Amino acid sequence: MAERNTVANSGRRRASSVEVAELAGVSQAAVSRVFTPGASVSPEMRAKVLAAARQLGYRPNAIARSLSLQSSRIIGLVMIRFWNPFYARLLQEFTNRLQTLGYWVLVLNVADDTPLEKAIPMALQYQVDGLIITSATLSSVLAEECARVGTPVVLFNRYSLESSVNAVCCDNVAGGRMVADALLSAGHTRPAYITGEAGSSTNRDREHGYTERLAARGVSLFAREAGDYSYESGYQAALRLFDRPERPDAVFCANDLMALAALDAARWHSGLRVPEDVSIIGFDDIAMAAWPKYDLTTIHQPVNRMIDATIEVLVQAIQHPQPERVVRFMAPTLTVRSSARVVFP
Amino acid sequence: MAERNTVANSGRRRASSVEVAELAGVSQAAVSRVFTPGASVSPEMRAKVLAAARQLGYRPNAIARSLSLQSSRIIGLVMIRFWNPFYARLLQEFTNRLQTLGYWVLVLNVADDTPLEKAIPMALQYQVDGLIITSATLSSVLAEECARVGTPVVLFNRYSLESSVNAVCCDNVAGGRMVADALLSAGHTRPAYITGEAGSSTNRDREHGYTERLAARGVSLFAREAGDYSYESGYQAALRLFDRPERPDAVFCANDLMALAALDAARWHSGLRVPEDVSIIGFDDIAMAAWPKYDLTTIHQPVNRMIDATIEVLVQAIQHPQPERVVRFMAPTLTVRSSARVVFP
DNA sequence: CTGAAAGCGCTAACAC
DNA sequence: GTGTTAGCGCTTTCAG
Repeated sequence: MAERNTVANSGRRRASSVEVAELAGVSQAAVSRVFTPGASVSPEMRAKVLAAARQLGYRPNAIARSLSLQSSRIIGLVMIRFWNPFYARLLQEFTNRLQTLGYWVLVLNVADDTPLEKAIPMALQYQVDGLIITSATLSSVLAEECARVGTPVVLFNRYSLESSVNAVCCDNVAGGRMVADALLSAGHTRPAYITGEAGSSTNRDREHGYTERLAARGVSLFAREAGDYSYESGYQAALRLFDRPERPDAVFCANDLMALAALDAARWHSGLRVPEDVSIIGFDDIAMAAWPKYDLTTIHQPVNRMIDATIEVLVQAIQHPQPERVVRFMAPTLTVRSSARVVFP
Repeated sequence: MAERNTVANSGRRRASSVEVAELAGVSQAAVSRVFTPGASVSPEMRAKVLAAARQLGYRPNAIARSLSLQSSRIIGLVMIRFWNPFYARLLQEFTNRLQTLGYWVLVLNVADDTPLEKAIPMALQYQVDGLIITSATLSSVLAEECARVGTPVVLFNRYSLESSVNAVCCDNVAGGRMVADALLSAGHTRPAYITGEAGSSTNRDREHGYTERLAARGVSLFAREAGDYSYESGYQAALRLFDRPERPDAVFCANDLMALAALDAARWHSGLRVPEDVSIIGFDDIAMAAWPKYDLTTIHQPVNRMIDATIEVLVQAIQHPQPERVVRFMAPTLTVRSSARVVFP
């Protein structure tokens, strides 16, 4: 404890602003100012300090700064389903754009052993400036906790029914409706659905929009099989659908990955022609949907705009805390390719 | 500055250990002890403190703790190519396993506007306890900087020729050799190669092992087309290969994504039968390689073991700093599926 | 423009 | 077992 920075351990320690100040023969505050963007320092002072800093390999300690400023410039990003290209892309875009805004991203992998109930408090302990949640929706308890400590939260692609938290999401219900309309107008009569993960709000809304519109036009859902958003589950669900005595003539899948699986199952396992024998439609418009061999008709989510909006809402909330919540729904569009016979107004 | 925690602003501020201590009528240190795993506190003390903490919604401030402990329990993960399933999986696994070890992951998206030269210093400023790098290799300047401040680094799937930094990687050269052997033994005579991103060490090593072994067995590379690891680039490269007057009878692709593209290009665009007309082999063994319609023969990287090793090396280095570097090469294996005619000893 | 000094919230000796 | 005290490295009034 006595020794501070002897030759022996100097190699392992980072130089602090105090040491730079000593070497430069100025006050520690001066060093701080030199490394603070808007501060006023004379050119000579700046030069002296920078020289000393360079010599010592000094870098400001962001942790100490965070403590002092009560702001970490770290955003917590709660993620799930990394294996899904849709989410992988989100991560890519979020980190990239936040970085250019000077924020850093702490990824919270929410899974069985780190549920949201544990991850959120941890993030709050790390004093994240804001939180983006792409997984489940926030319980009111958790939302309340974030609100209490003043940490803004934005839900991505889901919204909360029970608590007042910001959200930016694709209008999944409308997407489901569009599929129903496109399919019915093209004359399909036996529409099926392969679900996403049970209990997910995205799945609930897509299915709701789909079946509701089918019903409104006098057609009832012909068949429904459970999936969990993974390729494998989609493949199995599709097989169950195609092995029926009477087959559906259209299959709407809760996401693209399962739609690709259904396509493969139809062609490879069941020997069906797509879209002649069966139309297949997905949701997300991931990059793979455009691969020539798939050419999947799907509901396109305006991901870039959704991400921009999310960041905008978050940064806004960080800079100017407001009591009201913001919920933004963005309209999806139908990307017509060759995997389905559709007629779209 | 005078008011500390009036009713007016109490809603926005987090309770500190001092406040908890006051409410509980104990010292601030006592509060700290209650929230420190191994500390000795009497049951009554613990109860009193926890009650006060609950009442105030207190959570220890991890930033302050980090400053005090000189350890953030944050690991910096330098990533690229998020759209590549192989990398997406890495992210998933790394965050998951590090979280269970009590570490949190700060993702550094290395791209054009945030090159490694900028990202690493930033991470160091945030006092990360360690750094995992999955993108380019570290320049000696950067490696030196990390060493100076005592932050351990582990390169994932690349190793440094110029500086002494830890690394865990798949033996890419051996993988390339295995492909050459498997192909040649099955009688192929016109082996081609589709490259990964120019300048990447993974590509360099895979190609080197492949061509070197081909040459050793008296066969020279029949054709070589440039890709950049993306599906699109692989598709285009494959087309160029198949449009030649004389076609290759085997194509080794630097990664799976391009191999899948080559497969699609062969069947769909060029009307070739796989593997009768042309054998296609990839590298990575991503989940998609096992999809029934692709059924890609590929070099399997022992990803889980590589990740375990990486974390092991990193944690070891964090806990017991050592001067020597550790470099671990893990042997890949050939996963035989139906996209190539191979004979493997 | 510059320096002195008071925090930011927590940990860790060191006494008692 | 508990309280006191001295930092961790930085920012920011407040004087000068």
